[in-house]
Amino acid sequence: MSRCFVSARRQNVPEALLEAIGESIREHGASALSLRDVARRVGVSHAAPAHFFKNKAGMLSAFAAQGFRRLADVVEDELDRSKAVGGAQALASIGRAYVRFAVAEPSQFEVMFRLDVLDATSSELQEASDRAFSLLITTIEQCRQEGSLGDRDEMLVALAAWSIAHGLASLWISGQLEWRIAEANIETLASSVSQLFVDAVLGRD
Amino acid sequence: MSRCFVSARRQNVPEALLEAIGESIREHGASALSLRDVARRVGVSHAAPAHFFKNKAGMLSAFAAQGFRRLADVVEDELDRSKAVGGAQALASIGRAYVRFAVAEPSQFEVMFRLDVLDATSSELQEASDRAFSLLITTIEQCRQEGSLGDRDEMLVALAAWSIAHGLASLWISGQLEWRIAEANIETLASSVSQLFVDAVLGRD
DNA sequence: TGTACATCAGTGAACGCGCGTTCACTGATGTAC
DNA sequence: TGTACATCAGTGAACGCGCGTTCACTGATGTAC
Repeated sequence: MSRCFVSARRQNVPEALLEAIGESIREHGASALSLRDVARRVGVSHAAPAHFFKNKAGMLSAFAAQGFRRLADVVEDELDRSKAVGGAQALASIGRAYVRFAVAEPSQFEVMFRLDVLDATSSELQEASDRAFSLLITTIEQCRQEGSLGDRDEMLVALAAWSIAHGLASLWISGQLEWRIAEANIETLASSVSQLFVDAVLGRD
Repeated sequence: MSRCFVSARRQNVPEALLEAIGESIREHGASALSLRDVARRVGVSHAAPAHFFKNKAGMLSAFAAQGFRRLADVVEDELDRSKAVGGAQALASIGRAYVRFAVAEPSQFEVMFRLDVLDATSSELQEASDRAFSLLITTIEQCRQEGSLGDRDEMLVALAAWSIAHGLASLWISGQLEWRIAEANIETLASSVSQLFVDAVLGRD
């Protein structure tokens, strides 16, 4: 019996494993995640994940890195779409895209920021998160060049922008908002909060 | 041999167990937390935690509820101290206190927002988090009465304020900031970000 | 002052389980000659 | 066209372990009479 043939029909195994991590976390929570369950979902022996990712931390780091790459992709798309409208609106777009990604892939988003479970030395992970971060920095730089930053410190604005989007996404995912905020549509909330921030910090229009 | 006598000398056992949770998470991460390790730290049988908290989720919920109570205490103290200076500065104080609490007790802060590991039906937990949330709402209400809110929606400002403080705290704890932001003193960052937010959203002074 | 009883904090043994890692292996595929 | 060899994806059995929960129990304390 050829297992290789079966898995060739299925698809790239490491890729399928990463996909299964999301499923597993969605069903049983991040703290219950196990190599064996992930392997089971893909229909592969429980030793397979370690074969490709070295160990559990390695697998989760690959998953987190993929998350940062996806986040960067989503943000880039959004930036392309709002290229013409200036830095301030581009910043609002990033906020919206950030929250949209987090809410669409809460399991991945969660793992991306749980360093206790990751291999902190993974260069794949660092590169991926750097790429995402640099998109924010570039946009703030654009704001500065357009003069909408006033005398504010660039890094501080970047940090505030990241914080507000990250906080909104985290609070939503943790379930703290649904029963506290009447308008419980996260897309709308993300738009409103991003716009509030940009209007207030960078000046209206 | 009287175990009861020993533990009477030590102190209230449930309290000691809650304390030990923080220690354990600090050392091994939240995902490695076990009832048995917590019991070991207190010097009590591994069945003791279940005796007091029913099960693991119950124990963590009690820990999270304690966290919300502590957070509310810290925020209340800060509000008392800045009572005279008006709603805007009170709001900045809340932000600083929120981040200070989160950074001082990262293990507890983390558990407070990991609902996948908590007993969501715990009324102790809900009451504690409601109390903390209401402090924010009251302060925003004060801002509205002082007219510093302009035509902004109260709930939206509350959400934005919570998000920015929560995001900053989470990003710091996750280790994303230390090597990205040159000024890596979290107290200073929290002050600057809070002040930026309040100045921008509520108008300078 | 003494006895009987209820309460309850905490024990410790037992359960069955799923876990991560290791390792020698199989068998398919591609390449060199 | 055929053979020999290296590579590597994936297996499956075995390991030792720590876990959460259950349960009958002990023994100290407080209360009622």
